[in-house]
Amino acid sequence: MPKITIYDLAKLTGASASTVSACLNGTWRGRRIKEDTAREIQRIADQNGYRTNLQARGLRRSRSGLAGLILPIYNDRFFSSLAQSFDDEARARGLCPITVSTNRDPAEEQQTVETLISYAVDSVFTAGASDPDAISRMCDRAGLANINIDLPGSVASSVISDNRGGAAALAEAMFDAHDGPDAALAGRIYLVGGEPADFATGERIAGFEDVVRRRTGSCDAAQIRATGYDPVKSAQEAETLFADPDHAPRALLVNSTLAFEGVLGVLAELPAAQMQALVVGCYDYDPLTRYLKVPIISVRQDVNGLIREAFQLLDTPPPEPAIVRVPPTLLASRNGAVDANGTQP
Amino acid sequence: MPKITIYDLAKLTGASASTVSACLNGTWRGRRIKEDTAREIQRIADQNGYRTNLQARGLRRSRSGLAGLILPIYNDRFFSSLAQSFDDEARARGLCPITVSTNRDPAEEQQTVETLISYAVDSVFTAGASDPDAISRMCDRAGLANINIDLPGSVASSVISDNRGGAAALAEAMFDAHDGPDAALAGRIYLVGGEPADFATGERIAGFEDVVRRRTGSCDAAQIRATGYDPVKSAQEAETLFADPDHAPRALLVNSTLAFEGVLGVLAELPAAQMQALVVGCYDYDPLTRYLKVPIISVRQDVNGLIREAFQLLDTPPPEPAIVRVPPTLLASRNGAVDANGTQP
DNA sequence: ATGAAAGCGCTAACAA
DNA sequence: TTGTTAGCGCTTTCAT
Repeated sequence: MPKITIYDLAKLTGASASTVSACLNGTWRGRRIKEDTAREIQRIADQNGYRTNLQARGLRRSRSGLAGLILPIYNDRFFSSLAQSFDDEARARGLCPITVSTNRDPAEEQQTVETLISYAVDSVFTAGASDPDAISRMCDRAGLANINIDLPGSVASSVISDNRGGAAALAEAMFDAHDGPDAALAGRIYLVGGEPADFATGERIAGFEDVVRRRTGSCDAAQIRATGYDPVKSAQEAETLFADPDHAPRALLVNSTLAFEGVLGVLAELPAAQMQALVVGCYDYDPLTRYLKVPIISVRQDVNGLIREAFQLLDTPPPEPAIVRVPPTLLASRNGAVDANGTQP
Repeated sequence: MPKITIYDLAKLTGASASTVSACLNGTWRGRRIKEDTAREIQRIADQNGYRTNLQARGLRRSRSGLAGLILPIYNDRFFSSLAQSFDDEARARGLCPITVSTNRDPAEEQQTVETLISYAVDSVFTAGASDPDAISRMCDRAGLANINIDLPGSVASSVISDNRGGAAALAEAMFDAHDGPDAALAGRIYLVGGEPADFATGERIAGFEDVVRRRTGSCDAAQIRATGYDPVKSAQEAETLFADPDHAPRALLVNSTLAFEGVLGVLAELPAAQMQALVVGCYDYDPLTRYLKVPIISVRQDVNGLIREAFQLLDTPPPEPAIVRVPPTLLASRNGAVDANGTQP
């Protein structure tokens, strides 16, 4: 089945290929082609099931109409929402979204960007990369627009959640939910999960420490257990923590829903009394947390806001790389301490 | 920054453009180019940061190296796992995965396929479409390989979960978990959520009915409440069911994690005694269900298996459209009736 | 108001 | 063993 081209259409309509092209890509008004001609050609094109070859167009125009999104993984509440939102927004703009995951692997990231460049994507959105600036530089060299999401870069503009503020608000809420004096949480409130090298995690740790220091007087390094996102790893970490009766957690801030999955397994095995007294927070939102046996206080990132601002940054690029902050929302579990409708931290 | 092409490389190396091309795309052995020449050219290419323009290559070869996956949504446990698995598998094969979501909207599906065709993707995988055969026909006309995932088509080959078997196994497990005679569930076991027009849902309903009929003697139409995937809708549906004291559910099979999110809100408000006696099943797996207040029996689909078989079908296309079945796994919540490691239905 | 022609960067016959 | 050449399907001056 030979695909139909503008030349076929030219023959069919008696017009020239360039006229057909113009009529079909919207530039015909500018070329002062008669409206009748345009309509007629479009009609015949439709009739024959003509479809522009976007590779040819892309080659010629040296842009593809593709918008790329780089993610670490799909199978995570935060990132899958991000992908969803990106997809919707890109489509709304007549772009074709192309999303790829890199497993947080620097080599794969590199490779992925090269691929995107090779396909002449018009823009690259980076959400969760080990070295965003390296990606930005590659994009720069290739003349591609590049925006960082949820991680700041010094080379390209970024839109990020207020991770520090969000974590601080979460920690505050945890202190408030805790039954007893703040001092009881000294050395007994922990942060578990996440990659310290990740900017977002770093900021969350900082926000956590701020609050813990202010409310208990100090925050020991041992209270930060950011040993990755892997559920199994964080489960082990939690296990270790609860195994030591003198330092067992009375409050636990879990960083990411992925780590949360793991930690939850450990919580489920705790004695009822200990469980009862424990305050649990989760940075990132999973709809099921509301119905767990334990009340969970969560921070929910404004995914749509992040994506919206990212495209905004693309539309009107600031003279210098900018960093736009989007505030997240604090949410409590059904029977928790905080307004379930969410309050801005 | 003018991008470097094989012609630049030809000048730089003193070879011809076609030699350069061959050295860079792997066909050089077939063209009996000296190994030294090949190495040298590759070195110079690397040195100059050369990157093949995949649009040009695609135009020439009339294939792009892109593999498309059509999903209804990203933000769902099943589909995000599917996307993840697809991404990994496609990359492993040197293809560039391009995933798009269509919101189960026929028009958007149509539009999406057209876009994919226009970009000359080499293959289209359809997971969750309202009219898979229409998509297959479009692909056929454009000469694209097309595989259906989790829904059967008559035009293209399909790989599907054993939805009927899975739902039957789930229903059986629910009867077994129920405290009391099967007869107590007559008219009191319901299926909630899903789109009856969806093939998968249809099959699950059939499997459910099989078991309910066998164990209670009958299955009324009122016991099937497949009113879509929207959490809000399914919550309303559940609400209605529980509001009627004479027919309030004693067992509830929820179809999809998305619908489950909604139903859970209603369950959380039930009186403790009623909750205690209720048996809940969920078709599709969410890691957090294990830790809910209610024990949940789940069916987990073999996402990797589905994707693996789909690519297999692509590699060795059967003479006639085939349907490959991949069995799902039955999983119990932590304190449920079924082996938590999963048993094959 | 429209057509002719060149060329985007690459590959694949066909020559040599 | 390598070079020459002719496109892939489209856009875009430049002519008319």
